[in-house]
Parts: sequence; structure tokens; C-alpha cells
Amino acid sequence: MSTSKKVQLEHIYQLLYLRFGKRKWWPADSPFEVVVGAVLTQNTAWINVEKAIANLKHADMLSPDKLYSQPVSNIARLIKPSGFYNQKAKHLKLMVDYLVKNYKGNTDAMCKKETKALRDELLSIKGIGNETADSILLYACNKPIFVVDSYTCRVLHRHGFINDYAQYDDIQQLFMDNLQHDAVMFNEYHALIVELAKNYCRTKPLCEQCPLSELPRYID
DNA sequence: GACCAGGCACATC
DNA sequence: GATGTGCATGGT
Repeated sequence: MSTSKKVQLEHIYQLLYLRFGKRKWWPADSPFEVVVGAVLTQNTAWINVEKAIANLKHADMLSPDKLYSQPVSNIARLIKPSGFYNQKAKHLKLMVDYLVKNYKGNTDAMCKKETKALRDELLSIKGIGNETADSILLYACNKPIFVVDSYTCRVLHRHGFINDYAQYDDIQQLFMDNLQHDAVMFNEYHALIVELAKNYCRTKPLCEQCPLSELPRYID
């Protein structure tokens, strides 16, 4: 059973890598920019996150110290294109407060913390949920943790790899239990699934041409 | 004009 | 513990 999952998950990765190649994620100039992007991208198209980040850069606000000293209202104004801006401005501020107070605003210092402990810390911040925390761990800190998102659920479910009741932790365990804990590979794998879903999981006709459709299926 | 986008917190049952 | 709802802009 576990061999089967391992083989299939490795097979999918090879297939997607051959089809789409390196995805060059996360598109950011610094770990802190990843942190900001991870909050802003919540239920939001990346194109709109880019606009919000561009606004922050243009205002010279894309640093922990600068954001720390700003009122929430100013941050909200700048990140408006990413949607949910009042909520996200508060959450971003809480994240920055945490970073400044615990690590002097230094993401490298934050990333030195042991993975599980850091994950728990991040999850205790209001506005940081599973996916956001794991995105920060993987894409800002290069820690080997698998990021699950709605695309991952959609793709796995549509192809019969998970059942209706699979939760975030179940899906994350599926990957973590059956693959090498390799940050570079986890980075690529998640990005490849997103690319696959964007290309093949939006409509039914597209879905039928999905590169995964020929794979054997199983349901837990 | 409806629907979705690289979620999360909170209320309610 | 599961499900529903608010948050909000911008592209298709």
C-alpha cells in the first residue's frame, strides 16, 4: 500500500516536471517578500498580489521595520488591489509585529528555529493558517514541508487519490510520508500542481486532457 | 453579470 | 467536527 502511494506520487512528479519544467517559485526578491506575499495571496489571484507588492515597493514599505511603524490604514491603502485589504492589513501587521518583537525583524533568525516549533508559532498568529504557515516555511525558509492548497485538493480528488473527507493534514501527510523530505523537490512539486490545475482543471473538456488522467487510480 | 482567485477566523449547529 | 459566512478587488 505505502509502496503504491510512493511510486504514484513520484510518478506524478516526474510526469509534471517533464511536462512543465522548473517553475521558479516563489517569485520574490527576499524571504520577507515571500512572507508578505503569502498573506496577500489568501483567496486571491497572484496577479493582484503583484500589484499590491509593487505598491509597497514603490512606497519603500517592503521591510519589517517600515511596516512595523505604519498604521494599519496606510498598509490597507497600499495593498488594496489584493482584496480583503482591511483584514489583510491587520494580519500583515500582526505578522510583522511578531517578526520584529521575536527576531528583530530578521527572517534568517526566524528561519533558524526548528520547523515544528516555528510552524506552531506562525499558526498562533491571527491570519496565518496552515497553507500560509507552510508557504512561509517552504518558500521563505527553505524547510522541507509540503504546501497543500485548494488546487492540490482539487487535482488529487478529481483523479481519485484522496476521498471526500481528506483534510489539510491528511493530504500533507500523504506527501510527507511517501516522499523524501527535500525542500527543492517540495517547492517544485507544489508549483507544478498549481500549474497543472491552472491548465487542466478549470473546465471539464480541459480536465479530460489532463496528463494525470492516464494514471492508475485508487481511493483510500 | 456571474464566477473565481496560490484562505482564514468566527459563529452556529 | 462540520458547515456557513464575511472579507473585497480585478480578470474572464
